[in-house]
Amino acid sequence: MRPSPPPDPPALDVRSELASAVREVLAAWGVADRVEVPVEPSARPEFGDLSTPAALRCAPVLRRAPLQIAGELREGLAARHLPFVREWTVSPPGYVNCRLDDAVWAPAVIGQALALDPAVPLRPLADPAPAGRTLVEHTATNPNKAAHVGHLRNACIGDSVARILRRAGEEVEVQNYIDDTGVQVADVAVGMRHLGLEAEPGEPFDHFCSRVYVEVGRRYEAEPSLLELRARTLREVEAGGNDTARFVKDLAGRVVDRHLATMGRFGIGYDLLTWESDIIALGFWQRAFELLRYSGAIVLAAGGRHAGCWVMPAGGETGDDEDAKVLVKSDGVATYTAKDIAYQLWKFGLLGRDFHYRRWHPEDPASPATTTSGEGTLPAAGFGRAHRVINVIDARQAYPQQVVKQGLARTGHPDEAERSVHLAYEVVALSPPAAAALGVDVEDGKNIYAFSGRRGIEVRADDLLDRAMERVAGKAADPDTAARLAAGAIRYYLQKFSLNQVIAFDFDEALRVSGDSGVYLMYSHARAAGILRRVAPPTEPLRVPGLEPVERALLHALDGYRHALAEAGRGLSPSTLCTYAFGLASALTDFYEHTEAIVREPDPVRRDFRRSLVAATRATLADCLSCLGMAAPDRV
RNA sequence: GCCCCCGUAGCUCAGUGGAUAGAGCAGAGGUUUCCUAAACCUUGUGCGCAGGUUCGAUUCCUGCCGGGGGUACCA
Repeated sequence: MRPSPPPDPPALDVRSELASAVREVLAAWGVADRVEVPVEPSARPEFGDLSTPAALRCAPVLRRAPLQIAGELREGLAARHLPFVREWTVSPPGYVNCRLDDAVWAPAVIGQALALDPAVPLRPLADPAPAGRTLVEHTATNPNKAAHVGHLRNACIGDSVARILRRAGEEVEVQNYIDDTGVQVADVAVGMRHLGLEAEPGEPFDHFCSRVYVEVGRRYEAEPSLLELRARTLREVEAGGNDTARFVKDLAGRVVDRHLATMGRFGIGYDLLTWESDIIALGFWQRAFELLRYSGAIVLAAGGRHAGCWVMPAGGETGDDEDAKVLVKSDGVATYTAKDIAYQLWKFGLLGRDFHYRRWHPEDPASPATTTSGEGTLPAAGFGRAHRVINVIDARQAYPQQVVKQGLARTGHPDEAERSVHLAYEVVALSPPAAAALGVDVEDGKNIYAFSGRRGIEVRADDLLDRAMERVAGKAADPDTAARLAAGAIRYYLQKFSLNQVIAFDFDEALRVSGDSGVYLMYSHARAAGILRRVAPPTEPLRVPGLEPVERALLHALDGYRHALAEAGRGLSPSTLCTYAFGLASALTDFYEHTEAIVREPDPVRRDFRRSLVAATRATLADCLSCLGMAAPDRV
């Protein structure tokens, strides 16, 4: 007869339950709606397992001493007889702490981790369900050159934000916007058609384009008359229906294919490719122009430096304004920002028009991506129509993004403007050693050196990944594992900084395989998986032995997962989850290093408990890594 | 000039209106008959400066200093 599996432990989110209990006491005091009630792991084990500073927060409202309030809060909580709490204490300056009943708490935490299911949304019990669809735009790399690590930071942030929100149960649609009618792609077209540059044998197309882009920049400086070629190219692209427009569209498409391949190596993909040329061809801008014009959001500047341009006044007033943003140039051509307003209106379903759609590579079943099109073959698939829009765009574009948001507000959609988020992140620049390695003169002693695609000063995403693969190849089990470790290492490096921190890119840091690195996280997962391979799973319901401090710490780390995920989602902050993941991996390592090997554990209760603890950690780490777009390998 | 971001240990960065501010790296020393050493242990008088709000400020406000970015008929 086969042993029956252990029964499911009770679903119990201890922190949320505790927060509810505190809130109830505060409600009885009539202050619940005026005080935030955080419940957090105790700062030090001697205080207890969980603590709340609720009494401290009440002090200003109740105008009484925090410690006294804490005593009354403790009484109120103790009277509720929560089954998972063994003891309540108060400590200065006014914390209320509790010690949990391990026999109830530990199985609940482990049970929840083992029950993690990607198909079941994960969020704290107290958090409300999401309101509607969220549209995330990210990557949006100009299709005229190879993607560098700055573009990769954008894509990693956007992809992880999408993953984090999806994990919490939100409906998320990811779009990659292709600026195929801009100056940058026009420059490369000029280079290819008029300067006679040729790709080298075996050179990837986007790398070739990068080279052309640099060379064209040099030629413009030497022969300013060439700039007329650029202007003519732009006009023809804007008009459409001519050889130049077709040439540029084809050029952009081939570069986009390279970008998709590069991002694919990092596990990054898109639901929809949106093309600026389609926004033009389908009259999106004309429609947006009407909306803006008739709502008075834009005006035709009669004089001043913007004479003859349609502008959005900076202050919201009409009339000439030197700080106004030009949306239609005096030659009648719409600026990038203007088309972005049209796109943004469409994203919320406010434009009254839609794209056509088709498969991006209809001949390739393995490539299911959808693209907008001027003359599509797919039925309208319900893209856009978002409740919330998140645009992942670097911080330098804060001003034009503000104009886009104003475009919504001033056409009568203040709520949508409110739900239109510019997720700004600071740029990736070069640390002095990295800059020197790329041939930049660093004699001036600056802290950071800017990338410059125009001058060829950049670190290409593909090249960095290749280097990372070389770095791990010697120790990795096989090439596939090496590729996953390398991609994960780079993703972690680009995600772990908070968004408003400039990354001074450094090769040693990006390729690090030890310490606070992606490789360490993936290695920790593999280590847990290795233990699970060597120890038979339990056959009895979980029983809890006396807990070691490292076990208690690991349980707390596990218990924090859904809260870390929720916080990362609220703050649209992958770095928050990175910090959590490193803490969890470190807690596992601490447990691993400071307890006896489970394979040799003679006591079946303790062996089963510890194996379950490792299994719970492996499951949580895997879930967390997946939200960060990183692999969770069973072996490295 | 105006606006935004940053300033925490030698370096790179977390962090929070509260309980003794944490990691990684670099340096020094140590750990392997033991589930993966891509690991662990030991070693540290740091919140730019000055005011203000507060019972309590590294966290919030103001001013200053230093660094980066924006302020295009580029994106």
